[in-house]
Amino acid sequence: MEREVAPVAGHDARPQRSDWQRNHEQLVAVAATLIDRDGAQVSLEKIAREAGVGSATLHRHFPSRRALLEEVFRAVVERFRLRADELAADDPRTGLVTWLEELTLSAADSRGLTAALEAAADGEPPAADSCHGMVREATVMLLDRARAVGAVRPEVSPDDLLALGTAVSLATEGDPAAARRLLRLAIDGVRP
Amino acid sequence: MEREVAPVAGHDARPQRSDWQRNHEQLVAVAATLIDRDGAQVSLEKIAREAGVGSATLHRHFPSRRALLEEVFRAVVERFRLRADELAADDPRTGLVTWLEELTLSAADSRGLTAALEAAADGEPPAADSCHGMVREATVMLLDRARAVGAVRPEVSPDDLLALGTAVSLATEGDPAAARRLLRLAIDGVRP
DNA sequence: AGACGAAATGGGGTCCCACCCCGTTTACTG
DNA sequence: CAGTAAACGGGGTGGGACCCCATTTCGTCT
Repeated sequence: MEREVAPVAGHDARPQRSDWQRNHEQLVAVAATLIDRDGAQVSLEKIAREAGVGSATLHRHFPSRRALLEEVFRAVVERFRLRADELAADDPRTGLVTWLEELTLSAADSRGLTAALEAAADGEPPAADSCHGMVREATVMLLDRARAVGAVRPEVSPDDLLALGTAVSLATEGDPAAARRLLRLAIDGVRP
Repeated sequence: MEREVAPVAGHDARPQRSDWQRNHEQLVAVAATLIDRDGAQVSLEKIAREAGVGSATLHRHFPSRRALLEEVFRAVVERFRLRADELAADDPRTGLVTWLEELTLSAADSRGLTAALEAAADGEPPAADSCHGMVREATVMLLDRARAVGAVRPEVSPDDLLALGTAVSLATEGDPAAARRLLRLAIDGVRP
């Protein structure tokens, strides 16, 4: 799964040097480990040190913390995309709710996924290959289905749902039970 | 309103020296200004510098950033407490909703209030004189009234509502329109 | 008024971090 | 097997949190 790494060239150009790829993978792997152990605000210096590269190299590979998070969580997000396809076979209503819940719980406990998904805040056109972009597409798909059977209010947008998930996971980081409770509350509404 | 400052002694002891009080007030005032201008993560050094005291003094007065935020927002929170009393005269349902909305909007745009209210996360027994404690009490009161007339689901707790407000304001900092939209969504629920 | 002791201060120190410069090393290419 | 562009990394800069301790200031007691 990691042996074969596509060149990922900007749009053509020549592929990166082998040491570049090695360091890149090493950095992502170490970052994943440390984020899991120490949270998403581990110092970048520490990641570089642990990966055995200079801090300059890390900064050259990832211009911002978020760029690194994006790569670290790409695999997770990819699995979510597949999960969305599974859920599309379910009842549209429970499919959407399950999707939102799994997404939110995952974000609330792997501190950092939330940040990776939050890219929207930077006003970028949600690139289809970014974490945010991928999740957004899946949400659009599931929401459309739920809407078609009248399972959600018509004025609810995909971005509303994502914002809701983000909000809940931000507020309940590290407490899955609270995350689940809060999300259900928001889905059901405060009023009876 | 600031001339007369109560000693605020721990429980007895002698009152603080005048220079202590002067610096304390100065620090809170400067912090309020800078937080308003630069957001709640202004460097504490900057606040100390601007206030004309050494950074050691700031740290002696406020052992943590949150301790400083607590004092900065105490006045705001006090006004909210009064507002709660006004809203208690309203229809219980709209009273509660208005309360939550005003609280959330305020938190979402004065970056920092949210953090001051978040004290709950530290598992402290919510002291009645902390920002969190005061707001919580008001919420309990308004929620009880709304519950009495069946305007909210019985399983919704005051802490649920506060968590909801916190979540929304965290996720929509600096964007009041988004905060309002998201909160309304959560109150009404995703389903029709 | 004057002096004494406790309270409070702040300059400077330590440690850590993000980010960058530039001389050196390394991998590919012909 | 050279030549060259790509990539590297040690070390520098600037800043922030938090702390130590010699010094100043305040309040009090005579």
